[in-house]
Amino acid sequence: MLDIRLIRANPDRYKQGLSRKQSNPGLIDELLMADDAWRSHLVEVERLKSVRNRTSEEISRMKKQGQDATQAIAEMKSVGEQIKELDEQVKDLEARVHNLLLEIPNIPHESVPDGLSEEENALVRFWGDLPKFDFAPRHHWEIAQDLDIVDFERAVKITGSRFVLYKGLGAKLERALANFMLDYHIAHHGYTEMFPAFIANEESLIGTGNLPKFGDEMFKLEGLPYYLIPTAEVPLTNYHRDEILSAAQLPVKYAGYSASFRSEAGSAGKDTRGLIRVHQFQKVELVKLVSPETSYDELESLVEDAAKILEALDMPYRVIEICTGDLGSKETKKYDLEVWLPAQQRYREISSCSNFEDYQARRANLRFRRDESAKPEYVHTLNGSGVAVGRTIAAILENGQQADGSVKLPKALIPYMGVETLAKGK
RNA sequence: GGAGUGAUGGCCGAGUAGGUCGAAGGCGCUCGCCUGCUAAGCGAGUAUACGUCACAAGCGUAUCGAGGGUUCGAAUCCCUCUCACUCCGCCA
Repeated sequence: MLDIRLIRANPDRYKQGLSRKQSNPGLIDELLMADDAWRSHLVEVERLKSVRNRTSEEISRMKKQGQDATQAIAEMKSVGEQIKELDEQVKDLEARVHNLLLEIPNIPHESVPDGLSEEENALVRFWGDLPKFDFAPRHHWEIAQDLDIVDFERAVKITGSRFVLYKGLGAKLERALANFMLDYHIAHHGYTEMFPAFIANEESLIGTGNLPKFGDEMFKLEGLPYYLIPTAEVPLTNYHRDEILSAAQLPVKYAGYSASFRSEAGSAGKDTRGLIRVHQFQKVELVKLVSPETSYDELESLVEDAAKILEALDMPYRVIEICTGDLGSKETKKYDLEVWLPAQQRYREISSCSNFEDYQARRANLRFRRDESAKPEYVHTLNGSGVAVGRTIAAILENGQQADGSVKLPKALIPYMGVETLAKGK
């Protein structure tokens, strides 16, 4: 949610921001019109209420003195009716303004490169050497099936398409990666481990910006105002919703492992095989609440925190900066980490790190005080995957595959796995 | 699932025959005074949001879980809902 006062003061800045993002700048005019109407109605109804308050006091006084107040009471009755009518209009207009504010996207930071689509995302850097194979590298789903560590068919039987079931060392690998990533962030990056519920209520989803616009991207629980979380960003960011933190607490840094549920509406036909795009996947999510002036530095370090996982696993990756046209609705600036998948001969997103500035904080009423007597200010929120476990498994299988069909595991995982390779029949 | 109790300001806690109640009192906090130090004591102050406006002062409006109703007027009366807690049942 943007700051209505700032929009009033400088509408053009916001229109330009929305235009850069390939979003509709007309929303700003729509908002300002509704806001204008709301304010003028509010002034009028408050004037009437003021009259009523004063007269009611007067009536009280008259009655105590035994005077006749019939006339004043009659007058106030009609004023009361006017107030009731106007109040309703004010309420409607207010809701309209509020709803528009909830739907208007965040605007890009000035440093974000302009661009129309993902084609124009900017390459920041590469890391690692691409593996060389003296055979045609196979896709991760082929390797996984061959090793019998992921069962795609039976997962479909049990649930449906785009669900997977990890088995044997595959299941252990999933668990090992979660432990490894959490241990790493806690030991080296100063995050506090969190394990949230995988279901969140509507307030929380509004807080992070998933509602009201993106309800169809989530699974809703029938008959309940609850959703399966699309990411642990939701519970971790909402953890301090409606709270005022002290400056000394900042930056707050949480690392949470959870399942993430995506309806994948609109992605029919894309990545229909393997582990890349499924309805439920696990990841470790990093969330930071920081003071505003530090948020862009914190974004850089967030990217580094996520990248260190891939480096520790020796997975080649690149960092790209998302251009204005490819930015999501909520973020002001975003970097993606993309891991190399040899069979596809391309990099695939494995982490997405964003700064939201106060867009989520305003929705979630998430504030801090610089000192005891200072007025509360909104924090800036950031989050990034650190990283997605399923896609990491895909990367490990493809990058570590050997000619004999086995997979060499990254050194860092060996203590967690108890074996050095994944081989048939184990 | 059944039965019950409750929801007031940062915290505790008054306040129901509706009328200066934004709300007593206490604690906490801030500033000042006093005081070998500390503690105690004394004095003053201490909610938030929105609108108007210069995001100043001032003024106005709203807020006693939420929403609605009755009334000239509601923390106080009526209705609906939510949440918390307790006991019972069930259960990992």
